[in-house]
Amino acid sequence: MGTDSKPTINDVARVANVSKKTVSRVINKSPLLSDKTREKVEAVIKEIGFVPNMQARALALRRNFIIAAIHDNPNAQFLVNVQQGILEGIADTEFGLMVQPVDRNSPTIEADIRAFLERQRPYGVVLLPPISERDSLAELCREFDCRYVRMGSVQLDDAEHVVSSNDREAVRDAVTYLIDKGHTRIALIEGPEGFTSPRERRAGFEEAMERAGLELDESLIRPGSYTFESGVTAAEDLMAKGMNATAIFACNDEMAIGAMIACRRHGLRIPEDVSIVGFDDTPLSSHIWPSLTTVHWPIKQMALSAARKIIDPPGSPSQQDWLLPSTLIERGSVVPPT
Amino acid sequence: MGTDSKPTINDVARVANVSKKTVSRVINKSPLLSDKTREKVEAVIKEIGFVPNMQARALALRRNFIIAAIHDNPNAQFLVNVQQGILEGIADTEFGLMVQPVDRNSPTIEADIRAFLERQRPYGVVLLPPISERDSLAELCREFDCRYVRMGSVQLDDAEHVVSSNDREAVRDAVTYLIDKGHTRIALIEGPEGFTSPRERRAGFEEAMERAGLELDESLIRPGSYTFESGVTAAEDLMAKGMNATAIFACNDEMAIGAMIACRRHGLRIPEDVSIVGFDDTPLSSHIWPSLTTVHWPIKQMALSAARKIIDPPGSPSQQDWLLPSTLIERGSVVPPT
DNA sequence: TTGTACGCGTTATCAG
DNA sequence: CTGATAACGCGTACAA
Repeated sequence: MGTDSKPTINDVARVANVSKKTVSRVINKSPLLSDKTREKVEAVIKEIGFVPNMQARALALRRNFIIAAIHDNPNAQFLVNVQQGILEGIADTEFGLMVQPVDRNSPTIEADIRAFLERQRPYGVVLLPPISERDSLAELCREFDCRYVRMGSVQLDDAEHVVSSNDREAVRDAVTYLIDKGHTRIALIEGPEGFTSPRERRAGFEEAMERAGLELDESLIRPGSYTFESGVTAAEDLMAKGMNATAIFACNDEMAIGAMIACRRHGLRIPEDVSIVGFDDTPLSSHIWPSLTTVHWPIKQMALSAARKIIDPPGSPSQQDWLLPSTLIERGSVVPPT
Repeated sequence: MGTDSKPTINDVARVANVSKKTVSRVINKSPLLSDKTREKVEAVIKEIGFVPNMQARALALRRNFIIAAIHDNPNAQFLVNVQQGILEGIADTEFGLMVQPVDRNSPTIEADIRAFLERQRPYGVVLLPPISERDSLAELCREFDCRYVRMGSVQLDDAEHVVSSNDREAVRDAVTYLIDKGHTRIALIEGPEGFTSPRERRAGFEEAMERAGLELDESLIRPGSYTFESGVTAAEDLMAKGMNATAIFACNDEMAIGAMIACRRHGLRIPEDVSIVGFDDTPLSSHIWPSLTTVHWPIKQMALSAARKIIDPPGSPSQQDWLLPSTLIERGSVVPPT
């Protein structure tokens, strides 16, 4: 008997005078088990300090007790928020978190992910936007019998495989808020092309304008790439063309702050001369002055929800909720036009 | 024979007509093995597409092929830089990256880490600052026979267990740079108390002043906590007391940017009225205007180096290098005093 | 409801 | 240098 090494399931079985399988049932919370036996075994587990060996379970189950976050997203704040959300979701469980970046443009991306799944065999995978939009990755997970949840801006899979915000409605609300304040000439700084989230955000902008009976002025729309610099560039281009907008909606906070700084550099006061609204609610948005009115993107809650979907058994209530609404945060960067 | 499932070491052994153990030796690059046998086995491995099963290896070796980053650091950019560094270090290997946050103030922190180590059995652990300063955690790793590398601002362990920057010298150089520009009244915004890195940075500040024969003016020194707000507060307090400094050194970029914004709000021009220098070289520091002169902290390289120390065998050259120097980045926030 | 015998895929021991 | 056999610790048919 191991007087030195860690107790195993065999030790528990011997002391409790039951079989290994019974102990295994207790560990795995099998329903068909008499309460008396369960209690007896649990007492022994406590007594001798038995902790199941994860590596052995992983070998037998062909699956590690790990959730992997797979991403191609360079934004640090976003990434950390997602990680925090997942970690909250797996707190007080035996799961751990792995991080696996991928290169969206690599031709070997699928082979890379395949190799990762094959090696680490995570219990489940959280696919972060924008790579989460790629159906082939979800297919890959299914092939490896690995649970997965895709984070996105629209419902891009079955309820149990997706958590999503409602970017379109949220932007519609935000722009409607500007319109209600009296703004009619509203500039838009878009996100990068080819992804769902920027597309949805633009669609929300258009819907708000249309519902208010306002004409869409293409000369007030500028491309962007979700970076600070692209916000600066867009705003400068707007002003170089003699921008007559009284408000700017930027598709994320980084660009909004870039635009804010560009405007100020050109002598425009924020918010007196130009109101600005962003999207994301990054920490910086509340730090700057004036603080940025923005749409809170519940990324951490989405990640938490994703983790729960992965570890909760199929059929649990958590499998049904997939929508985490984004909501407008009113701060200091918006006033009625003068 | 598995016509469907993946080939195992047994299949390789059978086809190559050798024993399991020999195949195992090939996989693990055992030195005592005839080249002929090795080549034969390697050919078979290629032929039938054998990939070693990590879970089985983990069970046998009592150790997962995973490197864990353990941290209590809330700064997103820092965290992501470290993760990127580790991931670069383990690129093209079979290792994966896990992330495990801990609560510095929790009384159960050691028990928590113990439980983590016991469950996931990582191959090695990278301890991030400031928690890396705690010797008890290194002790814990040793107890679990788990490799570890501590990231810090001074050499807080043997060479093979530490990677460090030279914050003190770097700050000394930065402040000397300000002095060389002609500044003599230089304010200091410190980092949080009780940690090595802020202490080293302050020491560097003092050394620079002393070497230049400049008196340390306590009225120009303000506490800070590495946050944007604390930078704002410190600068405002300085100005409220009629600050007569022509330059500010902040112990990190976030506070430097906070100070910059506070100064500007009070009508001071940057850099004409006040020069500012930060520390870290965060992305934002080059995005803002004027761009921030700062000390580049080679955090990503440190993390990469840490990962290599963990996976390289003891005695490798990588085990000896532990110092990654921080260097001054001259940008737009410093000019001679007027 | 519980137990028996075996499988999971690799590494370690020790003899040859 | 190589191989037979026993760990490693847990899960699952199938039987009882």
